Amino acid sequence: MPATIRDVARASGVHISTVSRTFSAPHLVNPDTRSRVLACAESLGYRPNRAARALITGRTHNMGLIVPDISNPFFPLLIKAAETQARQRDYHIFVTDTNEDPAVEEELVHALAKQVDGILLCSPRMSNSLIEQLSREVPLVVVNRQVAGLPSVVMDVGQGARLAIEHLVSLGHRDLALLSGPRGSWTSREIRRAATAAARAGGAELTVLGPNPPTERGGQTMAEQVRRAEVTAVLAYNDLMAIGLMEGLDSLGIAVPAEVSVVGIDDITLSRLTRPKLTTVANPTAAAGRAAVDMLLQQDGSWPGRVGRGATGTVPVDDRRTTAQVTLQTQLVIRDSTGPGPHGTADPGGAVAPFPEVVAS
Amino acid sequence: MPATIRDVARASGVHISTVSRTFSAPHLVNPDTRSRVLACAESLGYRPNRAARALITGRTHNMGLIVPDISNPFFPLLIKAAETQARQRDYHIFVTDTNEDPAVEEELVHALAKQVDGILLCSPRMSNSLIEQLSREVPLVVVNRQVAGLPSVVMDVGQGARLAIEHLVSLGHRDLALLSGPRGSWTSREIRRAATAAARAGGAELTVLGPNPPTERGGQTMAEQVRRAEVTAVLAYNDLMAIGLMEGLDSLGIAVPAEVSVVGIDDITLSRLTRPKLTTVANPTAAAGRAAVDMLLQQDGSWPGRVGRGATGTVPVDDRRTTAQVTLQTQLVIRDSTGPGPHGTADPGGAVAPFPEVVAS
DNA sequence: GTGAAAGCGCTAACAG
DNA sequence: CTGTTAGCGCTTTCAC
Repeated sequence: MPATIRDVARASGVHISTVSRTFSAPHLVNPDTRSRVLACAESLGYRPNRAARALITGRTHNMGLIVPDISNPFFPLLIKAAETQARQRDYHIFVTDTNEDPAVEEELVHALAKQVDGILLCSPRMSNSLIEQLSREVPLVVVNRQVAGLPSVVMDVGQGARLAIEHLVSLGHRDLALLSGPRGSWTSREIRRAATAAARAGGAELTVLGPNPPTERGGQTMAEQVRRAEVTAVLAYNDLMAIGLMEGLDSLGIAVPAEVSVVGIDDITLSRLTRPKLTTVANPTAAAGRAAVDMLLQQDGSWPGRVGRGATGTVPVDDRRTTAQVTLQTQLVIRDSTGPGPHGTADPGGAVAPFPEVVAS
Repeated sequence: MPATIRDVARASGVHISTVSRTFSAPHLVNPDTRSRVLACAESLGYRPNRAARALITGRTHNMGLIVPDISNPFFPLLIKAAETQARQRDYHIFVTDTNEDPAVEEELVHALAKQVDGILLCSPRMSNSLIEQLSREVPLVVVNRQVAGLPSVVMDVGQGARLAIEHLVSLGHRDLALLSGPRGSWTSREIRRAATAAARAGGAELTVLGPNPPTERGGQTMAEQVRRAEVTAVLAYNDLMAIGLMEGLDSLGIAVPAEVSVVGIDDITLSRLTRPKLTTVANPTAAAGRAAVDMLLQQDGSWPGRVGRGATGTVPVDDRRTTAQVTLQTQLVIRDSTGPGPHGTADPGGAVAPFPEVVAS
């Protein structure tokens, strides 16, 4: 049987409240008593029961992380970084996978609400209004999208898309295609907006093909349409689609990058391993995971929790939470899937600096 | 403020214990009362607080999943499957990454022990004795290794290695190498044992090269040694290493499979995407995740928990837990990284059946 | 600096 | 079938 606070109290000859203080407010207890208690606790293998503590403090020291698909290679690094960061802050993370189903996402927020101090939500599909509503039930940090009034962490995919298009234009491409992502995805919209603008600025034509599922298969099946579009370069919503597209082009006998250049977004591990190696926009997913955790913890300070005995908890009507929106820089990684286009080429150039992390607003 | 059981009781004019029963033992409450309570609960948005419930029942409805490295592509599918299965059983999973550090693993078991009903432990490095000791603190299911007396889920990598070696021998290879995995890994040991036996049975020579880190880099740096060993075929501890090896051989100007055949183990998504596509032994990782969850839940039945009011909790001295060891079948997937060897070739053959799940003992 | 007492939200004997 | 009562393990006023 696991030792309880009472066992420790008995063993060290003090009242349980003293033991409690020893762990939750050590400075309030006499150093001698403290060390005695600590010694007893140690020898009994005592660890405070966080669930019991949470019941009264209102802080569980847990958080939730909801992602649409763990097996999408974009996520593991984010999860890993978030988990590591959280653990350093003495938090544990419930990781949940929703299979891209918004209904499951909503249900999960409800289900987790009571057991966590907040949730990191990667939900490209859910409506803004639903997210806002859910955020009244439990602190939320949205990842990979922005929702007015809520803290969020996004990668600057707009900038990334612009870099990619500029790269292609500078290589002499004028007929470009964009394989867009899922309908309603914030990221996809941003990419499209930025890519369109960059293409116009560069005097190039951009055909948008999609929406598409954000998978390898989603890219593969688009090869035929890419051929028909008669473009010489393609930017894909993510690496998985870009890689699928390369596969598809390959079976059509179209050479990459000789006939068509391909650029992805994300820089998943896989993108270094394909032939040709994929040129892509690197997303700082690990940094995003860390940032999301820290933003949640920061927000947590201003959340009610429980307030002593009376606990006539009124939620802060005035929504004065720190509601920062973090934007992380992306970076173009030029590999082998992009080459000169029909309209002459300039030096692609572009020294690559390490990720600066930029906070906006 | 989230509604509590008391709010519901007040609203529906019954005692809180009736509300409690409505949720935890519906059959004990009058259908009319029940539906009234349910209606009130619904309209108040009431959800039972699991932490509070756990305090008294001893069941948290949470479980832990400890893996060495989430970003190793072997794990995401396992995590995803485990999470999905757990959620179907109304459980949530704490996912933790230990960065391959056994000290962290041990600490995590302690830290999670109180907040979960059990832990799925993927810890190739931890000692058996430590695992046994930890299993007295919290129910454990070990994954990818076997520990006497503990429930475990393993893939039949021995069988897999045998299939791989037989495949290579049948292709006419006689000089084989095995890139072994991390020192002390149960899986690596199994593979080595089975591969050695299969090579002997096939009249082939097997050189063991390693131990190696289970990463792409681990394989890449072995290319030189593979060349020196003058073998015509290599089996790698996992796909990541196999892929790294192919990279390494490529930079050495050694053609795969023309000069050297390469076989991996795992069948991660990536292995279909390299050139040449990797021949590999498919591991049913998703099935493993599901099986592990179910075994934990099954074991949980026989674990003490809390026992009514008195709760003079004595642990079952007699260790009569169901301690099944599940072994899941593997399957050879022949792609393009293996070809004829110098000693003539037979038809590789091998119809591929869907994974049967086999329970041993 | 420490003990006493109340109670977080809930469940589980036990009466009735 | 439902109400009463006694806590689960812990924190937090409030006295002393």
